[in-house]
This record gives sequence, C-alpha cells and structure tokens, in this order.
Amino acid sequence: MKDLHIPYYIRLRDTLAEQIAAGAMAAHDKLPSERELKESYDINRVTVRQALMQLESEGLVYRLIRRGWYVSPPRLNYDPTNAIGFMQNVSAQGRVPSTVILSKSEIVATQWAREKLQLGAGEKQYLLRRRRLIDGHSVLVEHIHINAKLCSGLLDLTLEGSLTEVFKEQFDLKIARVEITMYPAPLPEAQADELQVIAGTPGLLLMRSSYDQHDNVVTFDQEFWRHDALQISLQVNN
Amino acid sequence: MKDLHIPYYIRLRDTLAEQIAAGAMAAHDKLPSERELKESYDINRVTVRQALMQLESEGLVYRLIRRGWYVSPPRLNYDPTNAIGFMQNVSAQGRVPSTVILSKSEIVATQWAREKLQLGAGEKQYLLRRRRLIDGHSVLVEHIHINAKLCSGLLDLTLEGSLTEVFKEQFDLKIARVEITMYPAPLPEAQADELQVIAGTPGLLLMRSSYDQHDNVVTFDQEFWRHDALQISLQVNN
DNA sequence: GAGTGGTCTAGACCACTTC
DNA sequence: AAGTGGTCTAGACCACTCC
Repeated sequence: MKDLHIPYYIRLRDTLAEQIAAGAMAAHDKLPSERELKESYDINRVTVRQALMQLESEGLVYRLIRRGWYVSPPRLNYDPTNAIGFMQNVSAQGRVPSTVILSKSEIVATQWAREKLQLGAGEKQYLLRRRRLIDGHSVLVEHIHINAKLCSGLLDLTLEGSLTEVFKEQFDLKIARVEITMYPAPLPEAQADELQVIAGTPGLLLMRSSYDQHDNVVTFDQEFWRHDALQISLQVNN
Repeated sequence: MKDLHIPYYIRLRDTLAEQIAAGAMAAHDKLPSERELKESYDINRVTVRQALMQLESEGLVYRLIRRGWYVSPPRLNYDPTNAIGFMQNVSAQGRVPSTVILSKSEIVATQWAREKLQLGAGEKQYLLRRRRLIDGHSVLVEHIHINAKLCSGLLDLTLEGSLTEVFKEQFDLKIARVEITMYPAPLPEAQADELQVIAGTPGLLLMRSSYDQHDNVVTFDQEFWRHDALQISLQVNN
C-alpha cells in the first residue's frame, strides 16, 4: 500500500508555486516571512523552510541571507555554441546586463593554472575576477585565468565587456575554438558570499577553455552561476 | 563582524566528503544510518540530515527511499553536440549501459505534443517511455514523442538502443538537426518514483527536438536525469 | 519485529538586517 | 529594538524495508 498522505511542506510548496505562476507575485517580490507563513498555514517553521527550500531548488524563489525569500525572475537563455557575449546576450533578451570587476592581477601561474593554460614553470598569468548581473541582480561570479604573454597589458584596458572582442581588436587574437564543461554543483563558500547566497545553495559550474588560431590556450574561465539564473539551449547540425 | 562559528552540519558534510574523496568508501557503498551518525558525532538527527542533503545536492551521495544513503559514482560525460547515443557513450566511458522500456503506445497527439511535433489535429504520435541505467543504476527516465507518420510500425522494432539508428536503417530518416534545451530542476513526482528517488530531489531536465533532412520534426524527447549523473562537455569551433 | 528514513512539533538562541 | 533568517535540540509518529 502506498502512502497517500500529502505532506504539509509539499502542499505549501504547491500553494506558493501556484500563486507565483498565477502572477500574484512578480519577480523579485518578497515572500511573507517564515514566521508569517508558519502562522498562516498553522505548521511548524521547520516545515515552512522545507517548502521554501524546495521552491529554491526548483528555481522559483531565491533568498538573500537573513533578509528573506524572493520570487525568481525568468531564466536567461544561454547557447554555449554561440560566441555571443554575456552583455549582448542579456540585452538581446530584453534585460539589463552589468559587470563588476572584483579584482585583477598579474601573478605567477599556480601549478593548476599552468596545466589549464599550458604554461611553463614561472610563466605569468592574469587573474580577472568579475561579477555579472541581470537587471541589477547578481547571477554569476567568474574567475578568468589568462595567458599573459599573449596579451601583455590587458589589465589596463576596459574589462567589463567581452574579452573575446578585446583579444580580437587589441591583440589580433582570434578565439578559434572553445571547450566547455558544466554541471550542477553547489556554490563554494567564497563565491556564494559574493553572490549573497548561503554557502552550499545549488549552483551551476561552467568551465571554459578558449584557444586561439594557433591552438594556444588564451583563457581558462570558471563561472559560478546561480542555478536558477539560466537555461541552456543549443542547436546542432549533423 | 562576521560569524566565524562553523555549523555542525557543515563540519559533518566536510568530514563525510573527505572520507569519500579519500576513497574510504566506494561508489554505491552505503553510509552509516542517520541514527548512527547522530550518535557518532553527537548531534541531532535533523542536523545530520541537513549535512546529508547538502552532500546530495553536491552529487556526492544519493539516497534510496527509506533504504539509506549511498556514495555516488562518477558523472557521465555527455556531449550534446555529438550524435553518439546513450548506449555507445556509456560504453565508451567504460561503464555498462542498459535500457528498460516502460511503455510504448500509439495515441492521438495531445495539443501540446501537436505543437512540439508540428502535427495537425487528429494526427497520430507514438509515445515511448524508457528508463536508462548505468552499471545497473537508473540515471534517467525519458518520454519520447514521435511523429508516427514518418515511421509507421516503429513500435514493433527493437527500441532499447539508438532511435537515430533505427530511423536511418529502417525508415531512411536522417536526423539532420537537433535542438536541445536543458536546465536544473527537481524531478516531477512520477519520474522521481521511477528513479526511486524522493519527489523534489534535484534533477536535470533535458528536452530535445530532432529534425530530418526535410526539416520535419521526427521526435520530441523529454529526459529527466538524476542531477548527479552527468556532466556536460562540448567543443565549439568558430 | 527491528531498523530505516520521512515528516513534524514546540520550542530555543544566535547573527544579522531594518528601522 | 524589533524582526528576520540560520542553526539546533529532543523528542515523536509513521510508512516502509530488511531479516
């Protein structure tokens, strides 16, 4: 015999999901506080949180640490086979992109970066860290490791937009080939902090290696996305 | 001032993650029961579960309903730009694939399927539901909606392997173009049951439309993956 | 029948945000 | 100072699995 009882947290989850779907709450609206929900539905606060965390993993709501729960905006469409940059892609979908440079530095490549960038011992790399936003809300943090000898002086240029364009315009470097790997994974603590989400919340990890026309590695990029911020779409011709 | 206290559930999560990484437990090994962990680490069972659910969302452990928590195997590599089928892909990675046909039927296309398959009112579709496994463990459930008039009699053939091959060999249909959309999302209840996971656990939803050489829609496929079962990798040439 | 995980309660204290 | 979410306790009962 199957258990036919519907748990309270599932009912609350569905109730809230319906309200959101029905448009009773708009993107970025704040939900009632956990204690209010607890009173309204006469269930324990732990149970309320269980429902909210379900909705979070569905991408319907997100939270700001110690500030509350909010309705998620629609996902951004991302086509990894398309070379279009973040700024253009977001704009094309009728939303407002922005970029914050978190840090930029020239360092001696770590062993790990040396492998990824195919560098020898002692060679230099740039490390560029950026946070990117849609409609004023952070959606990803990225760490871009750059082969410094291919683009000396890069850090003095404008780095908010497409690096691919900067490489082409300023350094005559064409990105000829890109390798991408991605999978769902929780955000590491440092990146979670920067996205103002709690460590361990679901995320999407995307890594990208870019090669120039001579098949040198130009950049190795790690992107830490909010898991509810994007949807991957692509087209393949055989 | 930042809070420097490390929560118990984070400590337990890290402890278990280290044990797994160190190889103290192999793929599909059962973890100690929640009550054993509670005793061992002298924390509440709710807190133990919090740690386990974190590990689940990281893809390090999975659970079988009411049976326990187990160590996850490595992720399958999946290249959406590569036409290679599931069976071949799994084999190529040194693992053992299998397929279970859950149901197959010929039905009048629903409105929703009519749109996806670009069919007129009253036209027929096949619905094929399969579960696919790696090393004997279910990793996905798929619902394949098929344009019946392009491949009449399909359901009488062997359907465990690559449909793309069946189309080519038996119906002279070449899959010329594929559109894929995917995003992290929890598994719907029905699919969760079939994968023996609890409804609402994290998953990956992948939808695929296949077009033939005349740009007719041949199939529309919904795949419900365990979120920890795969990693997406692809290469793009510009 | 013993053991497991799934659900739930009624509290508590804390760090942090908001006012 | 009041309110919020984050963490945690010490129980409880249930459905189901395993033996």
